[in-house]
Amino acid sequence: MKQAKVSNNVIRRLPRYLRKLDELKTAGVDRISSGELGRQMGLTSSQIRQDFSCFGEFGQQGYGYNVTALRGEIASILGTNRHFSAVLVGVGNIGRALIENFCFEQYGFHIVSAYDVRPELIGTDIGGINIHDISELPRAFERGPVDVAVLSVPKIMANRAARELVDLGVRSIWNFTNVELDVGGDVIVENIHFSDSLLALGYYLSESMDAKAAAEARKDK
Amino acid sequence: MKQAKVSNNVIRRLPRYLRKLDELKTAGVDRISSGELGRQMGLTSSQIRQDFSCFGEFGQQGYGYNVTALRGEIASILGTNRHFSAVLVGVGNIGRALIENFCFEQYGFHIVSAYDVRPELIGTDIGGINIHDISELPRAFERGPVDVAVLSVPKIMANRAARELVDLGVRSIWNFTNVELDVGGDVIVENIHFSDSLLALGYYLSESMDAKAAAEARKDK
DNA sequence: TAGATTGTTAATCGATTAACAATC
DNA sequence: TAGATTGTTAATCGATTAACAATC
Repeated sequence: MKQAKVSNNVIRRLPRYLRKLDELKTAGVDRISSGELGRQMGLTSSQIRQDFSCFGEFGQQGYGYNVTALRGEIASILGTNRHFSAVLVGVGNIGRALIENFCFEQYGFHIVSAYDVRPELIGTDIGGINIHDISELPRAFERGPVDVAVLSVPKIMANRAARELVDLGVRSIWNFTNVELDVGGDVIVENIHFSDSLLALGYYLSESMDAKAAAEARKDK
Repeated sequence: MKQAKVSNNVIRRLPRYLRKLDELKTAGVDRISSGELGRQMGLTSSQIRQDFSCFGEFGQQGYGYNVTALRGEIASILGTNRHFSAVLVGVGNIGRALIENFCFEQYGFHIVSAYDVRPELIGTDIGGINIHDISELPRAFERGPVDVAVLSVPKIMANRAARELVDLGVRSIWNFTNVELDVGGDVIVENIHFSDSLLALGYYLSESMDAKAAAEARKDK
């Protein structure tokens, strides 16, 4: 089943579909048309049908889509039924927040171990995960490939840690450091850049406040 | 100075430019051409010139761009020299991580106060920010408009809290709840969806592993 | 069967890239 | 001045939307 290269835009919409379908399932809806789904998500029905058609034929003419079945297809496309191994590097506030609150398993990921440099943390247990000294990192790779490294170290250490992980053979990095990592093209990097997001918000806020001020000025004239 | 509607893609690239220019400045570079900047960022020089031209003329023919000046222009476009007021709702791990480690001031944002429901937190101080009971939230709006609410409450409370904030007149929400908020179109919502990001990573990982497996299979044949 | 809705092909729209005159 | 590089216009490419035959 050869599949043409799927655009990034489509891939980024898949998690939203998954979320929406979960919501519909919870609400007891078991069937939905592309039209109704589009209305609820602010997309056109065309776009939704185009998106799904990248991966197969999940609907039925005259009926629409079965919510549960469609949910399963998308979950499977996203790899949630696989088992990805992960290590977490940097057990600061963010690292701890992820270990304690984020449901990795739900998405097919399993945190094997966590690493930090601070002596007071080594050997302790957070959310059932053992914290090791960073020097132990190579041992995580002895048992087999590591699919993801969750990187939540301070900015200053970001690229050094990333390079070490890449040298050890990590397949991908989920990057929380707010730093642009420069690693070889073979490693997948997925960024969560808080600062980029807040800066974008700053732009939208400025824009909206300027627009309002301009409207005020016009009215007063 | 009327400015045509700037596309989202452009806006999302601005923080990356800012980051890169800071890096160049630190490295002592004080002048750069669109060609060199493109090489370093993986963009075409055309795109870079097109992006900047949405906002004005920041370069000089035959010379390129002055790093410091350009950095200043972009920072100003993003509103970092403004003063946005913010409240933080939900002082869990993520909320605390943001208060303690994230440099809001650097981006023009100032956290005024934080709110939670847990009695043991009320009245305490985290990173210089006082934690109030959530019932005190309306008082934050008495002193003047609140530009941003950082929303980091548990999923189950997300929409209720969002609606209250909107009713109180908040201008925007920086949403960390992993929930799609349904608020009126008048409020700006900027999402940090960890789960969407990890699911996308799962897709890319699956894709790359399938590709490798397929290559193996071809070789073995 | 008639109505609804899919999957897909064609048309449109927008974003990226290329080209080049202007000019530092 | 000559070389370099901008800002902008035109060309290309890709993504979204519209249309419609197929069919449940």
